[in-house]
Amino acid sequence: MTSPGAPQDDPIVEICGLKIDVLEGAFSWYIRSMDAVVSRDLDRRMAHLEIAKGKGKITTLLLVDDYPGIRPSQIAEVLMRDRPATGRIIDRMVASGVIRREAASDDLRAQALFITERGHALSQEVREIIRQQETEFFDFIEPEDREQFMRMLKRAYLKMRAKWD
Amino acid sequence: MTSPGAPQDDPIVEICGLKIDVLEGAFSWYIRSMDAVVSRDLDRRMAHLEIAKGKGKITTLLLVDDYPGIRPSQIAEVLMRDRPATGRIIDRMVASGVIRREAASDDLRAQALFITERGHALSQEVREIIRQQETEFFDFIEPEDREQFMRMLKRAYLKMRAKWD
DNA sequence: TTAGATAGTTGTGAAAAGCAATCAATGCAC
DNA sequence: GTGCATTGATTGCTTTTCACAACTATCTAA
Repeated sequence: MTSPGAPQDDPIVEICGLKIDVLEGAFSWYIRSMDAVVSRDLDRRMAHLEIAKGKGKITTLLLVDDYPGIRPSQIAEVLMRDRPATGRIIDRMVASGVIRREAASDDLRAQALFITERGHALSQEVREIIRQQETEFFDFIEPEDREQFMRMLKRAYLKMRAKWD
Repeated sequence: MTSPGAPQDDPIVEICGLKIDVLEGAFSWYIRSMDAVVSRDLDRRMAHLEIAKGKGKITTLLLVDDYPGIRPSQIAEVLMRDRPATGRIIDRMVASGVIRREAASDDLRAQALFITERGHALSQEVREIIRQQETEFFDFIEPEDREQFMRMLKRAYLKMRAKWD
């Protein structure tokens, strides 16, 4: 980042005296490692909430909050999980009373999910925590670079998702 | 990416008719989602190998291959896992005969890990698969942008790791 | 020599993640 | 309409992850 032509800011990745650069200078390794760090940080920030731990629950909560009547299969699509996994996430969230299940009016097989009052309050807290993480945790990205970084992330995400489908 | 000043390539992330942009335009969400896609792709590519599945084993194998005599605690440091988790990964790899455990000569508490012949052959295969994934899976990154993308990933990784330690 | 730090193991528990099988409702072909 | 493939969701099962707590053995430094 910073200025794209700067050749001097090529970092050497070394941990514990081990040059892991030599080992696997692979995109995948960095993405996977960053995921671990980000997820842990987010888990800690959410530790006091009933929704803590696990990648699926947060997205599910916010999706139901934004799209009343959304179906489990749509959530599964966004989460890139199979329906059993998604169903179990929903089970737990219904049990803890943050979302509510109804039979879809137009398709008796399907369900329509709705946020509860408690769930909506929770989602507000979650959004605030995410905002905080954005500013605090990613403060190493210069404000003027954020937009570009985000654009790049989105593009990469879309391209990669396309490969998966 | 491409040219950094291009404002028109701002993608709208929409899945299943759901604009997830509005929902959570958060770095963490994209990183976590990309991790899922990359990991799955890698799992599939490695499916025929005994080391398939799980993020820790591949890194462990390559580390032991590159650093004969490396200790479990060092691997734990790189993996950002606790020692029990790392120990169990090593257990399984020793059991399947790809690495070998010895008592460290200078410290009787510690272990020294070495690659076996089979393990080295395996690591060669793994490296080839990673190389393939680099070129095939990340083909959406223009060759001239790769270096910059990688530099950015490394910087982000290092900064984020620093926050964790 | 005793205290505390370090290296690793074992036990436990919660959760993630994928697969196969099942069931009910839907929609299409004929 | 009847039959059949498809879709939406659930249940059961297995494997793996991942963190915490408790423990033993060894090393180091006061």
